[in-house]
Amino acid sequence: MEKYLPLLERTALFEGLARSEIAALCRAFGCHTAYYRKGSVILKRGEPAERAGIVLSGCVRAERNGADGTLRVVARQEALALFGDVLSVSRGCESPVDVVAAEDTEVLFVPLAALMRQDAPECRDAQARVRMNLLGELSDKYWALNRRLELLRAPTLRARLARLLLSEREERGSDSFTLSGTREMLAAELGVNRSALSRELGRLGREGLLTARRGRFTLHDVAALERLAGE
Amino acid sequence: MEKYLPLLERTALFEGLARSEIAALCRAFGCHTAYYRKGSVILKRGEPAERAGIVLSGCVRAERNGADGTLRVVARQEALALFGDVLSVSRGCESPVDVVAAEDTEVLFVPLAALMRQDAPECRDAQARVRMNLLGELSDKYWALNRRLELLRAPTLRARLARLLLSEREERGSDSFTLSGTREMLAAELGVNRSALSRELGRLGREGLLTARRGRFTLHDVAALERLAGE
DNA sequence: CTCCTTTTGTTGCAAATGCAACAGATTTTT
DNA sequence: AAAAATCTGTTGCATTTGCAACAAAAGGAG
Repeated sequence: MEKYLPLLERTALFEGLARSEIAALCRAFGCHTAYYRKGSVILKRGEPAERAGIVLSGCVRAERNGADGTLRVVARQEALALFGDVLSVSRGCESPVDVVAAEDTEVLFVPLAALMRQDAPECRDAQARVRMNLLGELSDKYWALNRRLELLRAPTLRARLARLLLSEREERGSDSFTLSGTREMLAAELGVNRSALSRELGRLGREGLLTARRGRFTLHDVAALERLAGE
Repeated sequence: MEKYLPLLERTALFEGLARSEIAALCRAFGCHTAYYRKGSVILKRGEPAERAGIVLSGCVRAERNGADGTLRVVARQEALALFGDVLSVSRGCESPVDVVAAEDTEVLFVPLAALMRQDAPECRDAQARVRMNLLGELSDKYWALNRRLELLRAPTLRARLARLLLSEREERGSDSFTLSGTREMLAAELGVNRSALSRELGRLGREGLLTARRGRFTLHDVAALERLAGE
């Protein structure tokens, strides 16, 4: 436990707390670590989660297997990430996904609901801070979802692409940036067909709005892209 | 203020609290009411919100006006609804929408961040309860967003429609139900063209999967619809 | 009841996109 | 370096969907 304090210090949930405070909180609320071998199931679909988890090492994957047996990876959380938080503060809500260890993984479980409800008099300040951190984390996840929704709401592939590129531009603060991941993944994020995406990128290139070579994107005509993105 | 206690008792935020507790909390944290004439702006786009609001009477509308001047109504909140909650717990996030009074409206402002951070020793239990309520509310909004995302993620109009109808069926607990709102609104919710929606409904009807007459929907072949919905 | 407005279904057509197959480029493995 | 695997762009074709125009149905106002 102790050896993870430097790590925990840097997580969103415990940000701004002294190591001693983190340790005290964990003691007061009975956090505990667990080790999972690659492939083992951490949280089963359909079960409620009364604990959230922090990935200490390794990597965790949220997946959903359709009736036809095909697997769909919904999300991926690496070290320092918090998972199961939304779920564990929901009233009687079941997990819509399986959470599986993508590699050998260590997890710290945190009983969030208790942390929000009960007062531990010996670490009141720390608790208040964690509460705010959790809220911030939840709202971040909300806005992230909202952003993806805005993307998918766009009526056409061009518009979706424009929105994604513009929001990326804003985030990076430059008209030129590199997107990690393959075209296939980018297409998935936009919810469109890969080859259709390539086609559209080709067109936009020919029209002089941007240059896209593999992962490298350069926007030449931001105004036009904004027009495409709509509102 | 006092006269609203019966109302507040029934809001999601104050659910489970005695009237006296609500009153004490409001006093401790300086909640206050405000009155807005129809059409006046309650929260401007681009401003941060440090207070959330509860609609006491009337109705509130979140809207967004694109560069081209077209208005888009994002959401509508009637009496008892909480708005600005996600925003007010976000760290330094600006409102993406204008919030406008859709009718003459009374609002109770609640400084949520303070409520989560500071302790009011005289109403500790009530505060703990409100914290849990807020978390529940936030996660509800998260899941609602998630549900809409699942809808829009479906590759085809048929699939989207199937998902919507099936989730409605599950919620109502019956194969037959009425959807409020016009076809136009339904189409907007699915993010598709109205006439395309009507066409698809016609097809599904001819194939014997369902009957749709104006607002009334009856599902005849749930298994087939589930196949259409995919995963 | 009649006129008028709104909502809904229908259809032809054009644009957008998914799909599949293939070739060139890039990366990885042997 | 050669071979194999992966990624990317391109294109033809079929399907889906948006769009616009219209007609029928429903609902409201006088």
